[in-house]
Amino acid sequence: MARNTKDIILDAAEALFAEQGFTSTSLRNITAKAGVNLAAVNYHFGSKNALIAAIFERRIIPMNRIRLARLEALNQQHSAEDIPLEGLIEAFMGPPLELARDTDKGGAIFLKLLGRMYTEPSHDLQEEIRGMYGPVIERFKDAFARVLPNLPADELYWRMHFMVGLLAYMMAGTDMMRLIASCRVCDPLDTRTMIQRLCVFVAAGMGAAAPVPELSETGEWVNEA
Amino acid sequence: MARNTKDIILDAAEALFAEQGFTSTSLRNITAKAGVNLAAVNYHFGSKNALIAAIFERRIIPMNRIRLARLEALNQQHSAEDIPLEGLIEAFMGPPLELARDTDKGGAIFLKLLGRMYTEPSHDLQEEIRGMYGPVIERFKDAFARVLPNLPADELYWRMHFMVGLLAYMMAGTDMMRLIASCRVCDPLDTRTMIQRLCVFVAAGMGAAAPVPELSETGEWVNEA
DNA sequence: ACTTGATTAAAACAAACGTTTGAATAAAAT
DNA sequence: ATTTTATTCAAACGTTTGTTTTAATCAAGT
Repeated sequence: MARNTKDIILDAAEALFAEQGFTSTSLRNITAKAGVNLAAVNYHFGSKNALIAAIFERRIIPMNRIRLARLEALNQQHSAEDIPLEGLIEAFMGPPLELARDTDKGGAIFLKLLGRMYTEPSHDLQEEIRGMYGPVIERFKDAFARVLPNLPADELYWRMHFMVGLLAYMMAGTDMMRLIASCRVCDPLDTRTMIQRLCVFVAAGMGAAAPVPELSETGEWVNEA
Repeated sequence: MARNTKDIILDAAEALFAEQGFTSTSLRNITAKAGVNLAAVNYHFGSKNALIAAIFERRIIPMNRIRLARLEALNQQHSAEDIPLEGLIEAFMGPPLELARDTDKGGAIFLKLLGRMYTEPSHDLQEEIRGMYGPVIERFKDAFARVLPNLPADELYWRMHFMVGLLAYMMAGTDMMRLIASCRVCDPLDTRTMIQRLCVFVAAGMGAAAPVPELSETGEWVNEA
């Protein structure tokens, strides 16, 4: 897969960034792992930040293309209102999570990196990321709104927030449970069943009845806007 | 609140770590914000890592005490099997999230930091963190097992994993949706309704019927162990 | 008043960082 | 064969990092 220096650097950087984070990974770490000269990074990419941007561009765009393709397939198989909720969720969460399977393509490594990006922004990539993600989010939000017609708009927004957050956490693969508890995790590499479980969990959450606004302790109605 | 130098440093460091992460925040940043001398950190805490550990110790232990107290209250109000699921979830997720309200105590800042810790480990705190969290997780796992008797043990483990992950993401407050989409978020400071919505979402996910293992595309049964 | 112990201050430490430079090398074009 | 272009290399650039050192300052204790 990695023939020229540029790709060798991309692969090595992807792995190290995923493991240690952006600021903790030095260019010397990267070039050492890649077996290339230190100056090669700035020669081929211009800067460390540009290298990070290049890593994301290489993966995100094809991934989002798959997501939209699956959404399109759902639209063709079903009429607008009765797309199955689980199908919609799997169309959204499946492609990034399934990257974890083809370790040949290095997708598993990129996944952790993508999850890490979610929690450690401020790398001037935000505009670029938004450009890649914006249309996908918009399309899926509309699809969810049709499948869940009884859900208020702001409630849907929050639930998509929850869904994206959970996806980010699972992608980062930090495995807080393993850190927090002394439990053995059940084969984290069994991505197929993990996705299945995750989709069941999220589908139940997305489809839950909207909570009735309750009286706050001050006696005023909690503002829903 | 912050009388002596030690606490002044803790507050400043907490804020900066939460904003920028651990490696991106220098001791000079911290001491400048705190208005103390650079050497004060190493004098009072010994090292940067020890400072990070001190920040966590100051907050986590009381927070987990509250969680266990709420769990205890639930046990007294209800018989073992019919503790309400939402109550259990709110006992677990409420205390950390409610810290976001009392901005006086600086809890909101610590929250982001705690969420960040979840995704950026490798700071030699893992053993210490595990010691603070382990018993809490264990107690809640048992409580969930009683409330959801039909859920297989490994399924329950995964769902707690999902719950913790979602909690971590919400605590970090990165607001990926705002980054990803061009949506205006509905007042992220309205913690009360946010917790309510989050608990509804998680309760639905935790209580969902366990998925039946399905045939994988290769024709073999997916291993559930 | 003097001494002792705890804290603060300014300065310097070696190490690591991202980046740049200029020469050496390889590949391709003329 | 020679020139041109692209790439690699070793070395150094100026900063910034966490940490240490040494002297100055302060607060009590005797």
